[in-house]
Amino acid sequence: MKRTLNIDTVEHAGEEVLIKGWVRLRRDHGKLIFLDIRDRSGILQVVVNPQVSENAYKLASELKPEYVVKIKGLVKKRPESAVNKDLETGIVELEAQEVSIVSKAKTLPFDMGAQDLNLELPTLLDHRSLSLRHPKQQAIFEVQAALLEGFRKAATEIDCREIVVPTIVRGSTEGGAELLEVGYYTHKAFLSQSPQLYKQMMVGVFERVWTIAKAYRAEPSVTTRHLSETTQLDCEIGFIEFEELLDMLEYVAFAMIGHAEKKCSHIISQFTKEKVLYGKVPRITLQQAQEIIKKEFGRDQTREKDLSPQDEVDVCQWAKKQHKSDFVTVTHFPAIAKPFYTMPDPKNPTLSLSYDLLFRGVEVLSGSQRVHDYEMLLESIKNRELNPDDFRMYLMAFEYGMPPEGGFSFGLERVTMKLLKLANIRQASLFPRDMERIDERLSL
RNA sequence: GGGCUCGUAGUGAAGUGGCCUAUCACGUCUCCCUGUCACGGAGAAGAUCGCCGGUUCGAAUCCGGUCGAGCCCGCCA
Repeated sequence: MKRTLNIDTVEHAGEEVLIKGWVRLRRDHGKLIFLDIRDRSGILQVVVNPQVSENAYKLASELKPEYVVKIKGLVKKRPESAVNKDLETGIVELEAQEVSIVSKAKTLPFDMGAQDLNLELPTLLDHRSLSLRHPKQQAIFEVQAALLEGFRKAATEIDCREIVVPTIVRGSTEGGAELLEVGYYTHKAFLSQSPQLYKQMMVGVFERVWTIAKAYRAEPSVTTRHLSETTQLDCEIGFIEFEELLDMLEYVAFAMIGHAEKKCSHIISQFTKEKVLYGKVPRITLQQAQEIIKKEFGRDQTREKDLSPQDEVDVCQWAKKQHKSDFVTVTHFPAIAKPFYTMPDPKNPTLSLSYDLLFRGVEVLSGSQRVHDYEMLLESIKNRELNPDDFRMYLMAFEYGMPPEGGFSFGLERVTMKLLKLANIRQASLFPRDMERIDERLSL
């Protein structure tokens, strides 16, 4: 007999079906047992009555949470009074005729049957392969999948070509963040901090490219918004100027987040009742942002060369109030604070044609107009005391003709975190890596 | 790297000098239960209160150290 998914039983009232899944809960009423069975489509209630099948009843009374089972039975419409409207399958239930145990499970280390898992972060992560089975944990990654889908769609719509880039690199690409070292045969290599240089080279090939890439950063920081391994959603576009880049990134951000919000509205509302505000995104320079902070929040940050976490929160609060927007684009960061490939502002070369997109108080994207002139790029590398020889392959792309270009990069986990208002970025990564954890705690 | 806070059954919490022979909820085990849906009821087991040392007549509680965790700051394409 062919398997029917839980959600599809709704269409098969009055018919015999076979379902397969995990036991979420058993409610044992003595002479009547209710089972909640979970499969990839959702949860279905199974009723086991000894008067229907003595054998099924005997097996059902042995079932424990997370046992894998096959159950054959009759789909019955529930009486009006027994309908559960919190369950997608709540208008039907399965009357069990045959129950078989496919796989047993150990006693669970915590209660998986509750609406919320209610675990401390280390406990949640120590049991990741189990805790992810909880519907609310699964939900986070259903939203994340929708974000990825939305990004792919949007990147394709703006005519970018998908590429895949290496993550093993020879050296520091940009200075700044600490590199993770790997043994490479008899040599030393590093894990890439960013797909940046490769996607830029590919602008010389395809004009417009996008990639979803892993990035590795050995920052000695343990915070709620940093991971050692992150997922970046990148676009890089040729024949483009600064203002168009801003249009482009806001378009992709709206399309991506909008897609996820539309597709997963039901899930997202379990995490937060607040809808994303898509007002016209205010575009302000760093200097303007700092003036706003001084004026509206009374903190003088005007001498800083970047926004602090609190600054990001404040600017977003301002944008929400003044512009009904959950987003703010902050531009023109000091050139010195940005990597060598960032185009200085022709009107004021101490500033750069760079931008960050803030979403609900956190930087979720950064990017810039790039230096596309070979001589200028060489100069910029030297000015930062980097060795041009380390960038030969990269520089070659610019020696042989590169159009004006620029791009941007989203942090997938950060977007997921802010869309669902999660407290810690680790909840937005299936298997988060940080300074103290690779699956298991490194200190153990 | 700096600061603040925390570490109590499997899980999540209460208790912050003697009333602690450590409380509660969920989970686990036993029994009862034919309409529950985070079922209900009765009972049971499960904790050398992270670890080491100190103060005290007396420490889960105070102090020092240590290990671990969380948050904030710094750092951060």
